[in-house]
Amino acid sequence: MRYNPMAIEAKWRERWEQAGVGEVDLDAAPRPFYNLVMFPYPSAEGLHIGNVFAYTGGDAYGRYMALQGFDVFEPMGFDAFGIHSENFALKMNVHPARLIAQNVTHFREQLHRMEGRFAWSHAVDTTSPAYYRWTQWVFLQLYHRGLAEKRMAPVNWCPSCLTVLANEQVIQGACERCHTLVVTRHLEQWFLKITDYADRLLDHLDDMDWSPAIKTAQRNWIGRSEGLELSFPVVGHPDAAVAFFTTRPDTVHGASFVVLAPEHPLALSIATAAARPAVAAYVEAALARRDQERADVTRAKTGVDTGARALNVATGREIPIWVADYVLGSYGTGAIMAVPAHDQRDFEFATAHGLPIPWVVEPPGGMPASPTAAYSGPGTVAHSGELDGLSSSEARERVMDWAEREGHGQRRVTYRLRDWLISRQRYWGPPIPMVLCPTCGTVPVPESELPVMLPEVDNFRPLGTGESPLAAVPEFVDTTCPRCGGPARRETDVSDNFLDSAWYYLRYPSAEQADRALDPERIAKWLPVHMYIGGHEHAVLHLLYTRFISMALHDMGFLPFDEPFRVFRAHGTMIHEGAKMSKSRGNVINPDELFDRYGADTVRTYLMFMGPYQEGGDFSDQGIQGVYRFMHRVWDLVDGALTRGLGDKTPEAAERERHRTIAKVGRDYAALHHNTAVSTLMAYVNALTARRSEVARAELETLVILLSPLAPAITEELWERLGHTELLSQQACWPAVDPTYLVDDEVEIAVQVDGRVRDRIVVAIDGTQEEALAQAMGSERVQSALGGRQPARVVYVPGRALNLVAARSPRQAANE
RNA sequence: GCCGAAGUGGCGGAAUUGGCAGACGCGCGCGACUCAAAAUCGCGUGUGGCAACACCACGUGCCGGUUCGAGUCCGGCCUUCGGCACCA
Repeated sequence: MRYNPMAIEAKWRERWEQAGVGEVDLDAAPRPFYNLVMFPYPSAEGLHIGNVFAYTGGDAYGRYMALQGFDVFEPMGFDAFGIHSENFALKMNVHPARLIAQNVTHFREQLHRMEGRFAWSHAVDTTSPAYYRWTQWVFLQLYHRGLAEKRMAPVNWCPSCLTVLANEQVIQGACERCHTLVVTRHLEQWFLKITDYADRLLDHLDDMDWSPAIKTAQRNWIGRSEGLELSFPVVGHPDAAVAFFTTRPDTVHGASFVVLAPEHPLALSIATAAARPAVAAYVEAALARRDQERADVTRAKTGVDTGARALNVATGREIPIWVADYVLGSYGTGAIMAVPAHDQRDFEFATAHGLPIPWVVEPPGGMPASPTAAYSGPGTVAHSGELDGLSSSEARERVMDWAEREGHGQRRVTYRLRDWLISRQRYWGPPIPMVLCPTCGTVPVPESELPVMLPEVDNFRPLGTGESPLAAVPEFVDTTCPRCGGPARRETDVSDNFLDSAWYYLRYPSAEQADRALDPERIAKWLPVHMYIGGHEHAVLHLLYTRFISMALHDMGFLPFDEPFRVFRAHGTMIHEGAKMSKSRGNVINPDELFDRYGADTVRTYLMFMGPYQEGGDFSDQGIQGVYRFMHRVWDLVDGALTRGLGDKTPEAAERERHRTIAKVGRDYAALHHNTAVSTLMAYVNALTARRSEVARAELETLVILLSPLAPAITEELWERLGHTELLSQQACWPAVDPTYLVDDEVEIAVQVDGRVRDRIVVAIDGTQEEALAQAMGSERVQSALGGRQPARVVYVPGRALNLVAARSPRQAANE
């Protein structure tokens, strides 16, 4: 019979569904293993080849763990709220709820088609009230804990999406969704206080088993720095002082001016009457400037002198106070002491505005004659009174001690990380469950009244006024205060899409329970997640928020752990024709066509065979024929053996190879090295095919089981044909490895003369150097390479190599 | 500019702790089958020296080092990709 992937895959998709393959009894399972892959945003285009790549890798791992005897829980869901979905709905002019329902249906079909072993009975959809009720519940818990607060803030506003964005959603000054340049607006917004957890989020990274690149990205994003917060009094303003943060207290004697950010509250109030108009004009212009422009490092450093002076408490000298927009209002205190000799930015500013550049740290190589740039490395302190001669690090401590003793400042840690802004002036998200009462102020909606339903409205277009479209829906807005019963307004903003996904993995195990967010017993049994797989692009967004939410819920007593994922592995990105796949580029690969032509087994195996899973790569269908041929060979091998009759005797060498293959393929799956698992299986099939008339049952069954994580349907079919009535994907076990087969009695080793391979000999694995040497000396090739010389030195590495050194090495020659 | 990852045949990529570079596959060439083609099967395929074999030399981005021995370790560069970017 000929291999027919369409018929086989259709047959087994149905059988698996009937048998509930992938479903787990969450309460009874003895060996829980939570295998998680990042859930998709169900776009209208459907699953693309990159999703199939990502999910196949995770699924093959899950299937391998199931064969190892674990009860693998591999849930799937849909991250369907958010601006992305809404923008598409706006473009199509169809209500997002309807579009999303269609997309989800399509995604489910494709996820079935790709043979994912998913626990569908626990699927979640973040747009379902049964889910977002609990998203709102999470928000309320954070609020009660003091981790959610509303405050005025300068925020990133996208003029195209007509909403605010979190810092993490602004890429190089532009909106990550639509690439429109972001502008600054002042609005009252809800924040989640992730900065309270900055230290913990950072410290845990050291011990976490996560892809190193992700850990580095998170460290950089949190951006912890230690230093001194110091104050300089403002001359002539007895009540005013400028506080600033510095990581280089050792350079304080070199602070020759102070710079305030345009947002700084003192900027206008301390300016002299003469300077005030110029300062006011500068501040206004700077604040109106787009962030993109302001963030441009190559731009000339502009600024204006306030005419006011500050007292450098270290030198006792009065120094000018400037306002300049290269100082950020949102970091530290929004002001700096400028040390132009030792900070490149200050150097450029001082040069441009003719300010003095006093050197106070001498580089190890001595002072440059005519410096053209700042020196920011460590060195020896100079021109700094009693600090002279100290190293930078000694002086640093000295100055901090002194500042604290004298009351000029204190040691402080600052972070680059900002609080998480979650308000969105949009329609397609969960309403933030708060009520604004003229009498009681901001009042949380009682948990018993959740969910605050997102109303069905005709016009879901953003208003662009700084308010959500919900503000135009009186039935939604007008409510009563839960506290005093008087008339009140609902909060009309919805929450950030990332809040939906920051806790979805907690919901899966309890997904079917309507009366509570989390089932504590299942949480205790199944979490933290054993393996989490997802893309690099979520290194600092989703993955950091998720960790924060876990820590907060842990601190409130809802979770027995505070890190959600024991192991995280980033899969690579699939590109095509050298570029990220996108509709506009027209380089999107549709998996459906490949499924139709080759079947899902071939597509899955080929995607994994293309290269290392954790690196991704350029998709090309160049080699898929090779994998398709491989599937045929597997089929023909088993089919042929069943037709002809199985062999009953397996040669020793074949048995050796079988055990070796089991061990190697198992190691590969466990390490997500799926590409080398495929190669090894191909080599095994080649070996079995070479002796196809005599292959035994154990050999074929080994092959079938080992291949099943990648190609579930063909292997299930062959398993059945081999006479099994139970399902391979539900009942089968990974074959045992007998370690005695992994070591050979004899091994072929290389014989080198002066480090170059001249011959190969077969020696006993536990043989001595003398035996090996004797055998090697008997080789003509070795003798000819030696050319009559005797080996001066012999290096024998058992099982690997024998090196006969006849020539003097260059070093020996040099020593003589 | 800073951080991270990676540079191996025509191509995708293999290679325990430093120990036979190029597994496996694609492509290509030759052959078998066929009226012919496709499919399939067999053989070959790093580069150079040779028409070919034997054999020899060279060969893992570049330069240098450590070592009996380096794709792998160390120092210095170059290139590509990804992330961050006036964070004091």
